[in-house]
Amino acid sequence: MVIEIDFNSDEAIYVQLMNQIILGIATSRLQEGDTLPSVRQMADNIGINMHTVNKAYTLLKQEGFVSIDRRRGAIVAIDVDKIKALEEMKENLVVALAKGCCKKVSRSEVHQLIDEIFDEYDL
Amino acid sequence: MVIEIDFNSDEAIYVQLMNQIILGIATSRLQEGDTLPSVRQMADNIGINMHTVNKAYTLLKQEGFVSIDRRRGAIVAIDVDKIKALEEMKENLVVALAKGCCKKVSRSEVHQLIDEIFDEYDL
DNA sequence: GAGATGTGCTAGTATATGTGTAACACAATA
DNA sequence: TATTGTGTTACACATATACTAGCACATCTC
Repeated sequence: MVIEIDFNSDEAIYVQLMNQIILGIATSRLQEGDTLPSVRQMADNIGINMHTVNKAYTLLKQEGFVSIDRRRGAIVAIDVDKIKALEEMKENLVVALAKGCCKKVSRSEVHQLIDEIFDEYDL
Repeated sequence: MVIEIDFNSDEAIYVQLMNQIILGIATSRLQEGDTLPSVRQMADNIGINMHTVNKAYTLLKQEGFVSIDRRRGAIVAIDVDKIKALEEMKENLVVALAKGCCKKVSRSEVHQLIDEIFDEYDL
């Protein structure tokens, strides 16, 4: 799986890396049981520091997207906690929807947008 | 309108302030034409520095939620740019939905969540 | 044993954030 | 005219975060 980092972005590198991996899982380019490159390999591929990759992996582990095995490295392993996932999603959506609502984005337009995005995830 | 800041939050104070004002507009507690407290007043009320408030106001102006009049201060004034609003919303949703998708949150559950949130906005 | 791995540690630089003080130009008002 | 309140700008300072760098260690694979 190809990782692309925008070094001019205002988003931290480790956040970009986390998001790309999460997107990879959502779009099935990464599947349960797949292994991620080692922190050193990934760091070399992207051209960043090992510790930055390690930070991303560690956070992904804490958030339940991968598990880390000293023998095999980082493995995609989803820890499904739906209640927590819904809560976290709501926190994100509250502000995002408020912004849209101020800009007169209608409820149906949001639903349509959700469908567009979801079409690329579950197929 | 009461502003509440969580000083222990990992979110920057000026971001919290921006979000609360945006939420205020979305829930109609703030309406088009309403004036916000001056940067010094708001700073005193919350117990933070003037510059932090000024940063929030300036960003809110850049994002088209208020306009700033030297005589009257900050005034709620929505600059409706729906296309831009939809693009920004999509960027936010892509990652948020990917996380949920990984955690097996279904499409219908997301739609339901959207409705819940929207019910508090447009009434 | 040799090599690769995750992990922990220290240290440095750069940027973001928040505070503090001060000054400026402008508008409203006494 | 003088005062007050406004947004704006500038500078300095402290703290936290992000990223890099190098080193060391225990573990695992070959």
